[in-house]
Amino acid sequence: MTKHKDNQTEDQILKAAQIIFQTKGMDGARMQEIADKASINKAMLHYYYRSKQLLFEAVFNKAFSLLAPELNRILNDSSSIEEKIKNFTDNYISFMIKHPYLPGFIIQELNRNPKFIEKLESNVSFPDITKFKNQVKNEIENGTIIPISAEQLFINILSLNVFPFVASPLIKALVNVDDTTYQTILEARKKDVSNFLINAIRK
Amino acid sequence: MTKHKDNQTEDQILKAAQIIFQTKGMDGARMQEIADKASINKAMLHYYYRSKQLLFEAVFNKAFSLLAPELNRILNDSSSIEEKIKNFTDNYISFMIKHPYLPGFIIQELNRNPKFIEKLESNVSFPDITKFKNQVKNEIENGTIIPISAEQLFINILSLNVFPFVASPLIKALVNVDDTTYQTILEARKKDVSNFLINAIRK
DNA sequence: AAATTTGTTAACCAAATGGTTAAACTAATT
DNA sequence: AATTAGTTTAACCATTTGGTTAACAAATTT
Repeated sequence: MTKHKDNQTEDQILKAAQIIFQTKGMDGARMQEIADKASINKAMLHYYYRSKQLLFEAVFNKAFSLLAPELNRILNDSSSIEEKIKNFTDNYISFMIKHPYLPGFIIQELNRNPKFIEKLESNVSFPDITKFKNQVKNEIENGTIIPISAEQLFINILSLNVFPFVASPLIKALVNVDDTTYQTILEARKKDVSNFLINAIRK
Repeated sequence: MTKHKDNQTEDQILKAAQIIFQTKGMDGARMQEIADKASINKAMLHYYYRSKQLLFEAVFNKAFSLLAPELNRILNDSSSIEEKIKNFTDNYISFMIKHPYLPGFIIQELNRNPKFIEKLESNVSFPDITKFKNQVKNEIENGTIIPISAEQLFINILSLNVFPFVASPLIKALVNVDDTTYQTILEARKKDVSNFLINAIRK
């Protein structure tokens, strides 16, 4: 039908770019290295994505739209705070074990270029914590959980879930464990973190 | 006495390099930009520090040796876990409000080059959590705190304290607050985080 | 099957970048 | 005043790097 070959080249490029950008960042990534990893000529990168910047944005947006909707889904479903914490923790840690470079990549690049945030915020599926805030308020009134600022609770949930992936080399060194042991620790956090959180807010 | 001028040039360079490296990272930093910020000729960078790599290492080591000893001090003093949490949280959040780029810089660069860790570990003041681990074990036996893995607790403490600085642009966007409000939130965390932690582990 | 469009490559280019050099400058020592 | 050693600068250099070009190959259309 179309004159395009199947878009396998484009995909190869995107996959290679993902790996390189996510491990080395925008500044550390080299177009030649991406081309090599994709086993194609460097000119193809520009043929399909015009510039390093645009290729980077394709990778970044794909990464973000992988993380955001699920966060949004959990924030806006009808379950209790306790259920939300369990779901979020289990889901997100599982997800990040599969994609360990994603959160660090996103955070690093947002630090580097805060303007990116504005683009993201206008995105349809950008997470919205309004419902979560109301819920916290209600559960505090009902006496289900202790009084706590919804924002602080949200930051705490995020911190406990994400930081161990963002800072893994540092934590590994501080806790003095090898890779395999650290994997076990992360695995255990699927349950440990939600228990910890629930313990912290339950009356 | 000597023919050396006072070492103010060297200091100017290091200060400028700190700012540039900590905001842009090793890969994003430009020697010319550092020279400009230090108001000196680019050749001086090499005269005093030989190479970008060595200048970077000077900055990195200084940054790390600013963070590490205090962590080590708190880990090894004689106070209870609860006291440690209070001290650590208050101290570290205060410190990071003054140096908001430090933790992200260190984490990012350790991710970029995991070999750095080995150098750091052999450093005299590299934090050691042995005593902390024993203490947790004892307090669990005494029934002061709930059963919890010392490693997980340590990771939780670190996450809650450090992540809000590492990921500030992301969190600001998610929680939907401006800079000033975020500062207030961070300020409040000096107390909030230790209350949260203590609540989570107290029987 | 001729013409046209799309996909791919090797060679090339200009700008940026880390690093060097040789000369000039400064200030203390002889 | 001359010497000497450390400091600073402008100009320069080689390499890297993102990006382009022109020719070629492979589909698609007519």
